[in-house]
Amino acid sequence: MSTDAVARGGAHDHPVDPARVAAARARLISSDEAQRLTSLLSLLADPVRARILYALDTVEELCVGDLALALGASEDAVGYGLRILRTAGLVVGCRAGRVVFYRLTADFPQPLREHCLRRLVELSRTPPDDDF
Amino acid sequence: MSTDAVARGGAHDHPVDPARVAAARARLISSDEAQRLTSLLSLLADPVRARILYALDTVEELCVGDLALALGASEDAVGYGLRILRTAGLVVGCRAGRVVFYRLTADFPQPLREHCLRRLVELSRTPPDDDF
DNA sequence: GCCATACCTGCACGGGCGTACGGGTAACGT
DNA sequence: ACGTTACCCGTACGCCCGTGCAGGTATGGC
Repeated sequence: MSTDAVARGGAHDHPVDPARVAAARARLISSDEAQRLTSLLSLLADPVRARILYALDTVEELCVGDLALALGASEDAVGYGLRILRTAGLVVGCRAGRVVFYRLTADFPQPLREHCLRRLVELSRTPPDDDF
Repeated sequence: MSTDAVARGGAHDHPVDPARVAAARARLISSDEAQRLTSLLSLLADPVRARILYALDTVEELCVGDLALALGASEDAVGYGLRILRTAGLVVGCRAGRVVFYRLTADFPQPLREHCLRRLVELSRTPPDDDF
């Protein structure tokens, strides 16, 4: 009861392992940083968007209709996905006549491309057998 | 009209760039693979869960109350986050008296730990200035 | 000029996710 | 034994997200 409770009456003001708590606190990312990170990861955490990015990473450039065709998804879904990614600044579309070719932005976060798009895909190929 | 339409009447059955479409199709990950991948990424795409995993990666072991304390989050939120992660098989909790110490699973996907937890955090520290 | 195409926008609907709350169980202290 | 502590579970609520439909704009072909 010395420190005020965090929520729900009172968490427990006697840390069980104060050393670890302090250590975790010292090296932990802040809520803001976590917010930014997760909002970025959320962009990848959708089947359509993930496949869009993956496709654009492999073939450089693709227009909306062809993208929908390659993905086997509705043009609406792809259009929406592209809008999100475009708003986030991960892809850009340049108009060529009446078609719009999309590609990854020049300043696409390299770690994201390298680690998530290319490496993590391996995880999808070998089921992580989370549940047993 | 050769190929049947995907949705909404007819996307466009004249691919603008058939070569790229074929290439993308050949190397693209399937919907199922994407599903598995994104459901995994979704686990990271939440501030509480991301910070939980990050904390457990750094200090090895932590009980629920201390975790909530270190994160400055409500015990409910942490408890829910842990449940999700536990169900997914990313963390395990071993009971010691009336406290439950959580840690990352032994078979925690290494790419995930290495690339997302450790490398991607750098992205959160340097704002990706998506929008300009 | 006219019509079809390629894409975008706005709106409405359904579903799933995260949080807060109440209540429950097992363990420790006295 | 009794009360407290630490955690878990189930429920209810609110919110955001993704999809589909309808309509709009601009470009290219005839």
